[in-house]
Amino acid sequence: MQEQEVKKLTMDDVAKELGVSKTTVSRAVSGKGRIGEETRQRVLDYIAQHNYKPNVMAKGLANNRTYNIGMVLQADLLSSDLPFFPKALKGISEVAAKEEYDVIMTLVDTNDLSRLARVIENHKVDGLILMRTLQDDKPAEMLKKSDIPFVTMGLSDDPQVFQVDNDHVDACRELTSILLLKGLRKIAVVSGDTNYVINRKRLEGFYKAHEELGYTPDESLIFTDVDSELFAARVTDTILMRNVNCIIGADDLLTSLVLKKLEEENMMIPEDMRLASFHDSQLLKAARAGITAIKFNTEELGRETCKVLLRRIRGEEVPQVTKLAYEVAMRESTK
Amino acid sequence: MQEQEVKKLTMDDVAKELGVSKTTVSRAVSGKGRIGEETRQRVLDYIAQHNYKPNVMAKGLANNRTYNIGMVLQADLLSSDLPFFPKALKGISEVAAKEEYDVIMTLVDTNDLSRLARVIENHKVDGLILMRTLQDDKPAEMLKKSDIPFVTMGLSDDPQVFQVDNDHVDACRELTSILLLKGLRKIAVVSGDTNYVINRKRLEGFYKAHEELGYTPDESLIFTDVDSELFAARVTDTILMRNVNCIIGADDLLTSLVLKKLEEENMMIPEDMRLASFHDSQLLKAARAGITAIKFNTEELGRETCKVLLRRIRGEEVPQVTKLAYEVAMRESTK
DNA sequence: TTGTAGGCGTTATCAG
DNA sequence: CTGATAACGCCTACAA
Repeated sequence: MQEQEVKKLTMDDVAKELGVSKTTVSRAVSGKGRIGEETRQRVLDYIAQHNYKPNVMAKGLANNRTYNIGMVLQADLLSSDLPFFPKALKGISEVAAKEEYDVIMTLVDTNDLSRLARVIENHKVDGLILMRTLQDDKPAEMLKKSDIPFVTMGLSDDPQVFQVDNDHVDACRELTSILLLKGLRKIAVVSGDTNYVINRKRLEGFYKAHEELGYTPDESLIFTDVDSELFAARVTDTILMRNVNCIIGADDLLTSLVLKKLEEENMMIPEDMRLASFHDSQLLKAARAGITAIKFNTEELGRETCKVLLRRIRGEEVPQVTKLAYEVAMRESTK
Repeated sequence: MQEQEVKKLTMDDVAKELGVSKTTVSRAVSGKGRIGEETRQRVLDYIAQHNYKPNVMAKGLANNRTYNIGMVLQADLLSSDLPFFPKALKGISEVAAKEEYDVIMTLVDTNDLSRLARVIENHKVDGLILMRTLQDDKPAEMLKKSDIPFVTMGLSDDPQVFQVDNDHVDACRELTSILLLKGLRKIAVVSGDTNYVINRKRLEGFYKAHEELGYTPDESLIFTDVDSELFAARVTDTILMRNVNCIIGADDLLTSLVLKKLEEENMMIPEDMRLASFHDSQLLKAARAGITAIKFNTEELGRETCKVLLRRIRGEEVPQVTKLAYEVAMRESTK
């Protein structure tokens, strides 16, 4: 449409063109400081016409800001094919964009925090969001030592950590209660890496439900740290020999693996075995029976977490813990 | 371990402390320019001891660089639950980190490129990667007008666009050939949004295989722009009434939806219907029969794309098109 | 209300 | 081989 812009316009260019000083332009742009309404309009008009945009680098250098926030996640969360991360990103990005912030992704590994260290040392972000909390949370420890504000997506027992998450304890408690009240007493749990706080919280809810209703869970039916298809198949085998009524998969990936094994063994759901899961993603769409699952609005979680972080960056007061809701979707699989 | 660092060390601090000039320190750090070996070591030692890190903002301002690259993706790619994006990110992040680059995520929408526009105007990145190419590629058009180097993950017919991708035409051609040579002649295709070049390329390969072997595909068995579970179910119904031998799902999500419908109809795979897919992700893990699929190494794709982009940023020569390999995984579903 | 001048932390140029 | 000094583009006292 227009001629291509050969050179970026700077504040100085605008000032000279308009015969005013850079200060004046700066004030018009930022809205800070006193400035005549007429001049203000003149500057703003010119800027709009000529498409001037302040240089973020220079702005950042001057007031020590980057207008970036960081998202830190364990690389293995990416390998899992669980849609948690993309959904969360969507929510975060939405809120960040509204405040003119961009999102930098930083991957870490249990043994390698170097990329996170770099982001911090290089001042590449104004604040960080930690996706998922860990029992032994090295990234959080590292951040506590720096002066960069951060918020975790996932609960933490550390009172120094600002955290936002769905209430997984209560979610799993409610799900378990429902199952128990349906008369299902022999419930097996197939859960993942116990270093993730989330998996611990879910188990906590499982126990809590039993306690509240006066039942005693069978510890030998609780399988944790299941981390492969083979392991899941073996666990399912074991479960099948134990006269179990119902299986709770701690996430959709595990549930889908269990489901696969069940189908191989020609078990009918819900007739031969009840099944419940977390997250309700596409991973379970291929199942013939609808699978009962706890639904979390992960986009919403992303949005809320980002809001909390932005408030912290601005130095506003925020609650140390924010718990979000969940929803139980009952389907045929637990009929 | 150490006392907490109250204030960031600047180059000036280092210079003063060592009794040399900033220039000298700069040279020691960057390795550019002549400097005495002894001084160099002295500076480097001091820096290591006191953990000095150059300020990226200042560096960026001085040489007009951000040390960030951008990843642009359609928001709907995030909703799809396909693991394409996370895998690609992993590869990109790996290469970028090696070169001290960080990755900024930018989401766009067919009707809303504002976030991309902001990233460009604000100089937040030194280059961009476009995830997936579109038939009507607004983001690419926008970038061509700017002077920021960019590379697409996905092929494009635009000779001005630097592109990296697996050879989808050939992959689908090979898959189709194999199926045809197995004697399957009535093959249906269930494909997604034709605005994505990738879906067109796959169809292209499908036709090519028929042509090469002298068969004529049944156009009425080709369903494009299938974008919902309901639509997929309807299409599958139609296919079932048409005496079809085999269905090719254009991605794992569509295949899983087709599969679900097939199972609901009690169709046995491969006895009653053969099925083949693309990508081989966890989405199909729940299927009882292993599903034949084309496998792409998406992490590798991410790495290669990022390498090409970094070369472009450095102003090096790069091929305009880079095609990567694929692999056919034959499973029971097409026996 | 507006302008001047100095600073943010680096790199690059040009002397010495 | 090393050191002033001027950019880079914006912000902000402090002056006028």
